[in-house]
Amino acid sequence: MALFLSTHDNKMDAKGRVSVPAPFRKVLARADNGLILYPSPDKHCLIGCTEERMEFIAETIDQMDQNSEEAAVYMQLMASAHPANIDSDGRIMLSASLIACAGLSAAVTFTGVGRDFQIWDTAQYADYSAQIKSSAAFKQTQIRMSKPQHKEGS
Amino acid sequence: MALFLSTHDNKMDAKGRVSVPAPFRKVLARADNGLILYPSPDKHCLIGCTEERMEFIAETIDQMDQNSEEAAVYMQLMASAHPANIDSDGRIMLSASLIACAGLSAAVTFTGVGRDFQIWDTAQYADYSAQIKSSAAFKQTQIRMSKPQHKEGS
DNA sequence: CAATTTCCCATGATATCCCATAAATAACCA
DNA sequence: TGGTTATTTATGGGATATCATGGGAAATTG
Repeated sequence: MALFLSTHDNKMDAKGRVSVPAPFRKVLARADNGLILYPSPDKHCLIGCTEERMEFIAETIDQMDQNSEEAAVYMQLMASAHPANIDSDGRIMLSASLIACAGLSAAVTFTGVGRDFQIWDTAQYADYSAQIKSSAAFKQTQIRMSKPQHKEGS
Repeated sequence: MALFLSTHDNKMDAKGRVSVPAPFRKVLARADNGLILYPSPDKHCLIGCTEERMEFIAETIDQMDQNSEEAAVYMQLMASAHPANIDSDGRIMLSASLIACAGLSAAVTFTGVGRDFQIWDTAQYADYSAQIKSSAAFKQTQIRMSKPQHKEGS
């Protein structure tokens, strides 16, 4: 499984340590174990992804007009990214600035969204996900899922 | 083409373990054995599908603006998906959250619906299927079923 | 030297594996 | 054909491994 899936509630201790959910660690191990964290531009959470994925964003910037506002946005994203070391117990340290960006408390929620995962304050995530699930767009999308229109082979 | 067909009543034990019906296991083995469960949006049941479908959704997300509401909806889908490992006895574990989503009791019904299968509380499924079978739409569809308009081959 | 971070170990909770039993299905043979 | 033996399957119980998390010692940093 190369995808981050499902939702996990973990606790951050007094030192700022949090366990990365074991299934997520296995996905990371399949890449090169390099985990990157950065604040989401639009949501009140952090985004975690592989180093590999950051490389992909760098390539995207390369193909843009370097002076464009769009490129500046992507560059800002790189600038706010923090490499995170997973320790021998499967935990990472969240810096004070990252905790502040996402408004995290001791209860944090890891939520897999495919190629990336998000780190939320548990209470805030409950509100956010309830809002999405109750939207009309969500119900329509579910229906589409059950009838994929086409697939690509390599 | 391997399809999930027929209906099977199984029992969930105190640990939340349930046997996946043997015919369904054979269908999964033909794919890559990756089973994903997620709550149905419109019905009071769980949906089981192959990992392949999650890959399809991940690709869909990649092609979107990551900050759009549309992407958020698909991401919510991934977040509610639970990878289910089939153990050496052919069983899966249903987490407390999945059990709650579908209102499952000890008696659960697996019902194959083609490319997916559904997991229902047995009593609730009896009501649901009786309701569908007695609907006018069902009887009309029966007629059309015998003359499919077109099909795709590989 | 003080503050922080990394590493190591302990522990309770949970999930995974292994075996036993029993029912249902399929296979077999006279 | 009828009756018997093998397999597969569903399910229960118990042992083992994994995981999240807390505390503390060693190492690092400024």
